[in-house]
Parts: sequence; structure tokens; C-alpha cells
Amino acid sequence: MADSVLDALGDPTRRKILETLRRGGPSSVAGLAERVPVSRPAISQHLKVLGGAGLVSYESQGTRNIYQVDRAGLSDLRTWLDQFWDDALDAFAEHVRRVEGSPAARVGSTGMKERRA
Amino acid sequence: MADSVLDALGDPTRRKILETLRRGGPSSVAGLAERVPVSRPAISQHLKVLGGAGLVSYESQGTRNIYQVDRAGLSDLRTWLDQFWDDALDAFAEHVRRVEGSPAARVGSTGMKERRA
DNA sequence: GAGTTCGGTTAGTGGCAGCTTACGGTTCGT
DNA sequence: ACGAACCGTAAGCTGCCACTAACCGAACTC
Repeated sequence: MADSVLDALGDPTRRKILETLRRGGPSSVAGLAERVPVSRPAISQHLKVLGGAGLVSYESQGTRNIYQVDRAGLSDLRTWLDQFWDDALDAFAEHVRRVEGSPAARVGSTGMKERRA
Repeated sequence: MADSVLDALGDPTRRKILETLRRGGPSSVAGLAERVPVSRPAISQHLKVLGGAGLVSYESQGTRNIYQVDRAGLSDLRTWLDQFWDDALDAFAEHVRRVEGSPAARVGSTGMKERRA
């Protein structure tokens, strides 16, 4: 469901554009091109992707298009995240239930390797 | 902060691996290679990225490494998302305040283009 | 100890995504 | 009506990333 959002947020430049819009408020394409170290067409292409994901929307003012952050995409991401979170808990619980025919297996003290290698 | 998480989730295959772990519970590398249409080394490489982002962790059982979803990365993403959401609201409010020296500008009825083009 | 299974790493390749340059369309100003 | 400003799109190139094939080490089995 949130595939397009994650695809869009996967690129650092697009994140920078979004961050610029978040901090500076709505902006024109040329205005973004001044703040993000990339050409104007590149900005335009990225905005297309971000728009497709529902992360930005725009308003035409004469010849310029004013873009701003759209919370719709963020909302989609939040929904996906919450669902994934809950389901991961359920799956883990079921896994424990499945393995724990032998109640010897404990949970808290395994040799589980930690992240941030 | 959540850059590594978003980079990791930016790839469809990695999302598929995560999804497989979420639905099926903990699994070995070879087990994942059977369920995801990609070679075993590719799985291993993706797991490395996912691990670096705190999205999976693993436990060594003899010669096999059992991977499972780690909520740490999801937590990072949630934090980033919530912060972005709130700040976007603030930025928007400030933008309205900045423009609205002329109280003619209305908010609800602009010609704002919608998403999902 | 030999054989097997499992997994991480390396080397090498192909395809795609992001960037720039160039062009065309639209709108505003004079 | 002409020029300028702004933007989107097309074309083309380059670099990176995902993938496979091959190799090597580690651990369990007999």
C-alpha cells in the first residue's frame, strides 16, 4: 500500500526536497532549485515522484507552481507502519507459541545479536 | 536520523524480505531464499542492509543464522514520522501567519491540486 | 577426520535511476 | 504583439546498485 511512499522516500535528494518544504514552507520549483544543490529539471522530476506518492501537492499561481507538503502520503506511511508493527508482534507471539511446546526456551536471554553492527 | 531505515525500505526486494519475516516469523537465510525469488547471496546482502538499519536481528543456531524483525528500526521510523508530521504542521501555520498580513488569503478554498495524478 | 550443510564475502556484470542539457508550452507584463 | 519568466518533458549520459557465480570458513554428523 505504501510502496510508492517508501520508493519516494528512498532517495536522499527527495528527502532533502521534502525537508526543505517542511522547514521553509510552500515554495516554487525555482525556489527549491536554489536551496537544493541540483538543477531545476531534476527538482521537477523528483516533485513528480513525490506527488505520485501523495507527499506533496501544488497550487498554480500564474506561471509558477507552488508546492507544499501533503500529509496524505505521511498518513499512508503511518498506517503501514502501525499495521506492520502490530502484525510483527502477532507473528512473533505465534512463533513463540509454536516453538514453546518445550517450555525450556526462554525469550529474554537468548544469544540474540544486536543491531548497529 | 532515520536515513538508513528509509534507504533500506527503499528497495522492493528488501521490503519483500521484511514482509516474509513478518508473516512467517523468524527464518534462516536459506528459508528466506526459498520464499523470495532471488539468490541466497542476494538475501544475505539485503539482510546486512536491513540489519544496519535496525530492521532485523539474528540469532546463531549452530551453522544457521535465524533472522527476525527488529522493532528498533521501525521505532526510529515512527519517531521520524511523528516529528516530521508535527513540524510540517508548525511550518504550515507559520507560513499562513507570514502570508496573512493581508487577511484576504483564505486557506480552505484554494485551487490546490490534489494528489494521485 | 571426512563429508555435508549453511552462510558471509568477493568479483564481475547488466540495468535502471538520477542528473544535465536542450526544447516547447503557458502565462504575465509592457 | 513581443519579450520574459517559469515550468514540464524528451533525449542522452553516467554512476551506482541489485543480482549471480564462485570461493572460503565454520559448525554439525557419522
